[in-house]
Amino acid sequence: MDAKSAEQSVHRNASERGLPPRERILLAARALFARHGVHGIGVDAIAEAAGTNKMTLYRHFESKDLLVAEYLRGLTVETSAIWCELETAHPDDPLAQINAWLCRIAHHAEHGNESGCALASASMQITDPAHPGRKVIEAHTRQHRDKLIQLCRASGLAEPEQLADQLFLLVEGSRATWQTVGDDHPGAALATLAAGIIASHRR
Amino acid sequence: MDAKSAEQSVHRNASERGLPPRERILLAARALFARHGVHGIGVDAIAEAAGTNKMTLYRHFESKDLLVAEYLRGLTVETSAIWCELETAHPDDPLAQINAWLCRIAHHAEHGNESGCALASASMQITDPAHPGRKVIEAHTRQHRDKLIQLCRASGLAEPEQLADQLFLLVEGSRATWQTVGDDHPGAALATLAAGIIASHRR
DNA sequence: ATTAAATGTTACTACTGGGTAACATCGAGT
DNA sequence: ACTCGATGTTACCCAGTAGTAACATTTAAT
Repeated sequence: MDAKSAEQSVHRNASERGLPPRERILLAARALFARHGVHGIGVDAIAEAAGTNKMTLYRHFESKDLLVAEYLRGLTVETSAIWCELETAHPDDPLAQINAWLCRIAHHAEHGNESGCALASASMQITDPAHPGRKVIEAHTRQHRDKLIQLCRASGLAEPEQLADQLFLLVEGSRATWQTVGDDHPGAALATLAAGIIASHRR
Repeated sequence: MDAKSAEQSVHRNASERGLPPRERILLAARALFARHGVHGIGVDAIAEAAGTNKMTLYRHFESKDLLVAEYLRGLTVETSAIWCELETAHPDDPLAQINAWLCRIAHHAEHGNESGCALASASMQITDPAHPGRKVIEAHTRQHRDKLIQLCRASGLAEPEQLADQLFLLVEGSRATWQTVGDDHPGAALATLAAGIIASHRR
């Protein structure tokens, strides 16, 4: 009980009290889904962490599955925003965008919070093919791979499609193994490993 | 009901009736955990699929969590057996072992059944750090990576540790994205992608 | 045949979790 | 002041699930 109430107050701080309940619920869901998994937390705990109750939650979201889908959608738009940010930071330099993206993933992974990791995690937790979150994940995954292919093509490196898939799987693999192994996990050197692959595609 | 009884009979066929109940339960658990996820199926359904009941299940396994751990342990010994098999098939040829392993993964992934995939999947479904299956997964993951590093070192390729981690993440990534994308998933070309990386490590 | 161990059967407890109904309360706008 | 919409509160229902108790049944060993 002590731990629960403490965590609750933490999340209540995190969900700035000025926000409307829907946003607070999404913030709480984001934190709790990421920490405990999509199946590891109940709507009651989410509502409580958001400083509200189950009824208002169900007035804003038809079901828990749709709340999960909305949570996943939020993660996808966040990663899309990161790509846009990288594009403006390194205009007309696709290789720099890729490198910055890799560094960002490695850095964020060190701190444990990485939206792509949460997406990959949820993707393997949702076993039901009819879950509304599945199409969100699938669409994002496809779009993400296409983005990588496009950047690799524009970078002028050799065999861009193959390079894109290699980087894609490398990153997904690091996300998957992130929580299984400890500090010496292979994902820590993600940037180095990716750099090696990229270098091998230099003409 | 029809679907359920049909599935039940299928699994009852799969669990050869001559086997002792413990083995039948493990077989059923293997099938159902892989299909529905560790949290997506109950002990009752497993016992029924094994042609027995919940009581005998609990006479052989202390709890569901320990049954899950035993299921995971079975997956790990299976993958270890595969490595042994590859070693005898290609003695004193570590590179051939690695290649055969990659082909095997790609081939098994086509048919949907791959023990490593089930391990990776379960790893992301078990969010509780105290779950008895966690240490099984962690031990296996470490051992698996060590095996890869050892083989890469023995293969005489350049930067063997880096190559091992690249291949490791590549495979884990393909396992993670296996169920998210369809037929044109990047994991289908896993062997090709890995071959490219291996080639880039040729001296 | 008898015994003992393993297994089957039924029924039950306790708990969790998704989802809803009814009513109370508050807050802003008229 | 009044109203109406959004929110809070409480109390439920229902289904599923982990786990157990008690007793019946089979099976094999002696």
